[in-house]
Amino acid sequence: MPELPEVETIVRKYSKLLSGQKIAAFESRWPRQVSPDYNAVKTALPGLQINNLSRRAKFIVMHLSNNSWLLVHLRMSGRFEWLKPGESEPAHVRALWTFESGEQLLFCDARKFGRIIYTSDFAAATAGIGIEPLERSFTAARLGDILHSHSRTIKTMLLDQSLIAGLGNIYTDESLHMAGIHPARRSDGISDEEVLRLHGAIKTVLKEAIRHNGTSFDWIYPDGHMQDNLKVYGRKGEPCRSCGGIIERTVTGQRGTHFCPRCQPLK
DNA sequence: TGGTATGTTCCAAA
DNA sequence: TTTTGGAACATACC
Repeated sequence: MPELPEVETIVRKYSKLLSGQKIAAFESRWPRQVSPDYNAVKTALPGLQINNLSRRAKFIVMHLSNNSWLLVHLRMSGRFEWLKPGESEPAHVRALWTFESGEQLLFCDARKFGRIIYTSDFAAATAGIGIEPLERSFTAARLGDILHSHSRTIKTMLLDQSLIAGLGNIYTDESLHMAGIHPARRSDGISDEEVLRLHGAIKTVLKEAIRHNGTSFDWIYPDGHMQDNLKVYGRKGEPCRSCGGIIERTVTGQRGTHFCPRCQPLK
């Protein structure tokens, strides 16, 4: 389901609900999602308090009172639900936190791809993750260095979480369209001027998506409105809102890839 | 029934 | 050695 804007929206929503909550119990119904070891995590969590929530890449980060962390990755179909005492459970509950308040955080995940990681070493757990695209350190020069450091298809490079953190299939396609760059272009062939445009496009697209609470097009993630503002993603065969060209869909790196052949020539 | 899915990892092939 | 392609994970929807 989620990319950076959707995770950011979830973190903002659940920050108020979770900050200060004391964990009474933790349970997983699909233990292989929990690492490093479900029984150890189940034993460690009761008694701890959630200090606050934040986001790193597509991870929801809970900072706990013993200075350890829980990282939750929603992958394709994960979502949070909030359950008050007496309310009935929704479908696909895979893990749940019960708080001393009696309220419960549910981790629902139809496809069971999500991950829950408990760690006392946040730096080590996130060591392989690339730069945050909305931070000041993500400059056009930095993006240029990343793109020119290898010769790869630009679309798959933007999706590589070890380089840039948080872009997924929707916002990669949207950013490339805004920058006028064909998704099959080689990363090391992107000109300095194009790097500048792409850098601006990534920041603009992500910020706009956050403003709209992310993108919603199925039952998994209901709270977003960015779907009304997408220019290419999911618009195969429809006219480009910029030039009137017909949006095409191809497959790169096993991901559907949407672009406007007129705004984004292959050269 | 078959195709598709907002993600990531691993291994083989090029 | 670097990059790409395919399968796997597991399930639901159209």
